[in-house]
Parts: sequence; structure tokens; C-alpha cells
Amino acid sequence: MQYAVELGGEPFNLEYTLESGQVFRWENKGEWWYGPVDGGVLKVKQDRDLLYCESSSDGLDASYVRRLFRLDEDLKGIIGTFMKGKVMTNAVQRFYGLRLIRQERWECLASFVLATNSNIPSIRRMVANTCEKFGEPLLYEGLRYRRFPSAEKIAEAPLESLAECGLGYRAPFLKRVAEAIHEGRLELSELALLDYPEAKELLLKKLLGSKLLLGVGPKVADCFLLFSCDKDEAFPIDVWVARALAHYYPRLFGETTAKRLASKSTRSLSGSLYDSISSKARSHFGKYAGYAQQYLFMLARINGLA
DNA sequence: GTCCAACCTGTATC
DNA sequence: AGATACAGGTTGG
Repeated sequence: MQYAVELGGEPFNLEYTLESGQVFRWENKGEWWYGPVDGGVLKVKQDRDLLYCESSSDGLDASYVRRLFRLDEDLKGIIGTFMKGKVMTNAVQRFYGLRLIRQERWECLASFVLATNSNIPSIRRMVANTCEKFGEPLLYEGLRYRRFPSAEKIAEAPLESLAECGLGYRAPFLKRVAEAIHEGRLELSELALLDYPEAKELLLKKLLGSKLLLGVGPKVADCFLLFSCDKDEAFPIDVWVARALAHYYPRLFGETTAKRLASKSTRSLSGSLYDSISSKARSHFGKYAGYAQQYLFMLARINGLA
């Protein structure tokens, strides 16, 4: 089906949004973006205040697109809650219209489990290989796409086949998470009902602590909660965000913490350091800290912080 | 509790 | 060419 979505003055930049490392399956062909989402293929092109859309199925309609890109939210208002200081002002101006995407939960969690200690091209490859091997095929415009494989499919996949997707040591992580879901020990939609601290504690203390999950540390948990559970205060800290904080916001933290952050910002953060930094960042940037994080992430990358 | 080496794999750099 | 470093962290000791 074909349709258009009017932004009605809401700031939105499709390119920034899709290239901000939140999603790993969208592809750019000419002026169109193709996204295998929710059992179909969605095709989007932006012309200023208008989004031209085409999709393979009726479910992928205008309201789906609004929901996916969170277009009914007042981005200006949201930005206003965290845009204090020169750095954030610059970041927001530079990437104006960048929005959080509301992803499917299982795909989001699985993708970020695969993202650990990796880079974007590599993550895209791992996800693509996994979909190619385990996802259901679907045809659109004469080309074959793949759905993201179900948790059941991954749970039942032999570890060796998963490893063939180039997942490396992440293969058992992914399988374990899939098993937890498939066996009904982990219900992502229920997790999404909890508020942020509860959901995160459940993921990390209960589920990870009991080894029911593997490969879901604080960063992966935050990505999952922010990108697929509407936990806008979640503040994922990867190396880029750590560098941005160390570089631009050293005074946000106590001297000891700032030093540890500066020295560690090229490597991974320990659990306690992660907690203290992300809680400081959350109280500084407020209830939409997750949006702020996304702008900071982009800024750090464009400036090649290291 | 906290620290840190090891980890799959592909690519860049020397 | 072969070695080394590093990438959107997490694990296990």
C-alpha cells in the first residue's frame, strides 16, 4: 500500500534517525529507505514535512509509521527538557530531528546482545546472517527479504548453526536469551510494564544474576529498555557516550569518578562505575535522558572523540 | 564488592 | 605477509 504521513511541523530527520545506531536492518536505496519490520517491508522517503511511504502489508500503515518513529510526541518540548548548556545545544542543532525509534522488543534485545564489543558494520552483518539463516522469507517488489527470526526459532537452533552466522562468543548468549523467552521465563511485554528501575533490576539482578540470561549487561539492558520499552530515562553508556561525558561533562561527576571515566572511556566500564555515571547523567538530563544520550552519541561520533 | 584478562570476528594499520 | 589494535560489553576468575 502507498500513503503519505504529514509531520505537521514536528521535527523529524529520517536519515539521522535511521543512521543513529538504533536499528541495524534498514537499507538506503536511492532516496528510499527499506525496513523489514513487523512481518513486512516498509519503504519510506522524506521530503521536508512529508513522509512518502509504501509497504508490503496493510498493517504497516500511517499509524504504524507514527508509532514507529514516535511522531506524535512533541520533540521540541522533549528537547527543551534536556537542552541546557552549550554542548547539548550544539548537538541538538547539528542533529535536529533525530528521534528515538520504537522497536519490536525481541528483535531489539537480540540485536543489542549481538552488538556487544562490536561495531556497526559487523553488527549489521551478524543480524543479516542470522535473519538469512533463520528468518522467514518474504517477497516485496520482486526482491526477497527476511523476517527477524522468532525467539523460538533461535532457541531451537543448534549452537553450531548460530555460530555460522559469525556471532562468535555471542552465539550462546543469543541462544540463552531466546530460550528464556521461549520457555516463558522472560516475558518482554511484562517487563515493559514495569517502570525503569524495576525493569532494569529484574533484568540484571534476577534474570542475569541467576544465569537465566547471558550477554545482557547494563548497556544492553538500557538499549533494550530505551529503544523498545519506552523507558525514556534509560541512558545507555557505550564507549562513545562515555567519551562524550568524559570530554564534555567532566564536572558532572566527582573528581574520582571523572578520573576513572577519563581513563576508562576507551575501554569498558565496570558495573558500579556504569551505575554511578548513568545515574548522574539521568539526574542531569532528566526524564528524557535517553534522547539526550542519542544526541550525545551522534556528537561524539561526528567529532571523532577518542 | 571490585578489578581485569579473555573473548569471536572483521577490518585497519603498521 | 604476519602481527597488532580495536570495535556501540560481558563473563568468569
